[in-house]
Amino acid sequence: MDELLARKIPEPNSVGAGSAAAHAAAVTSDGDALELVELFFFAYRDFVGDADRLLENYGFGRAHHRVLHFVNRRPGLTIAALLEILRITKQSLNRVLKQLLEAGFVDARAGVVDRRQRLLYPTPKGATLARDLSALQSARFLKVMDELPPASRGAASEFLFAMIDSGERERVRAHLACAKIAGAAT
Amino acid sequence: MDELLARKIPEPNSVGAGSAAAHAAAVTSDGDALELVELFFFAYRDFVGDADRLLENYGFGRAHHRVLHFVNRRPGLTIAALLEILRITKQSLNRVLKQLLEAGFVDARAGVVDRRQRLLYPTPKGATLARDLSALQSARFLKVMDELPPASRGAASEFLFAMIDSGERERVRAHLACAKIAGAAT
DNA sequence: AGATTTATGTCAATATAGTTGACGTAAATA
DNA sequence: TATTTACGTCAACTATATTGACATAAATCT
Repeated sequence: MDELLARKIPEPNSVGAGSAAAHAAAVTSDGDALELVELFFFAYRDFVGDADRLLENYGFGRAHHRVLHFVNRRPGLTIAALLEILRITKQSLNRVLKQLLEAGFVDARAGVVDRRQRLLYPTPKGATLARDLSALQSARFLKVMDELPPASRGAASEFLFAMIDSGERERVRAHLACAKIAGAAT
Repeated sequence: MDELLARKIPEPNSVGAGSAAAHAAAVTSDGDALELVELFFFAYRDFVGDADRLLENYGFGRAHHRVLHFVNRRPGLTIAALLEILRITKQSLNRVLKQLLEAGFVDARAGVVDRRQRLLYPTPKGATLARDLSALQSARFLKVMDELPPASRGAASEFLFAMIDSGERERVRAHLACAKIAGAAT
């Protein structure tokens, strides 16, 4: 750990990532792209770390988190839609979903229009946990927005959206629209 | 999958993520933070997906990728420094590192100043694979920068850096500085 | 010089999260 | 009626991580 800190540290009081802030206007060089790759790695690691610690108290892992999150965001979600979002197999989903159902964090009702479907809803307990988890992660974003110069704030969602495969963006946009409608009904 | 696309889709030709672009100036509401959480999830999923597909050809996984990446970025890295970066146990590292050593992608030499240390270097083959993998991920960033309005480009690294735990930022900054020095020597 | 600490390796058992493949069932649909 | 669809389930396997215990050689302290 000392080894990692032993070299010269540029701009120690700046918020920018080393040299990246210096060329803010033109992030196009190979070295800069490599830095972004690593920053993305570290940022994501810390981002999920918050939730991981809370989940430990419930004996749940990241897989449970993802399921609970999307069920809470889109109450009435079907198994098929959930599989589409998570991009895992039904066998893999089934294991964690079963645990969430048995532990009373998620509820499944037969579809009204198509009774083969199982519509997934968070229970009150599930909604509470989902909100606590989201609060942790939202808090990180809100703090970041606070630290960032106002001009950079709006860029975050544009940036993240642009990072998504272009073929996936419509789907993601549709998901966000669904979640927004569901959220408005609350 | 149709289910996901069945609802109304706002601003279908915009690059912005649904409503997020509209309030670009003030991303502070709960709903917006939730959208960022999900965008981060989807963006990271696609980001690592590129490399995953290439790694399959070599019988390697993400764990190998991370090791190879950091060894290539910081040739001469010690085991301890690598463990610090990856935040995994030595047992876990050892398994994938052994495979990389045996397959001839990484080389370990005894430290000169401290002969207990094993200094890790990429072999030519390892450096090539590392470069191919980085090229994929860098390409995504470069494409993103191209799609984004110029004013938003510099914000990406600031944003990602701010997303890192504040207690980790010094370490990350130091790592980037080390990598930069190593890169300059190339 | 001898004792201790450090850097690393290794064996073993376990957990989590994913996979493929095969098969079953009830409900919708052609 | 036949077929397809939405979902569940059993089984075996892989990848990646964990904890705990123990081993070794080199550096360092006293």
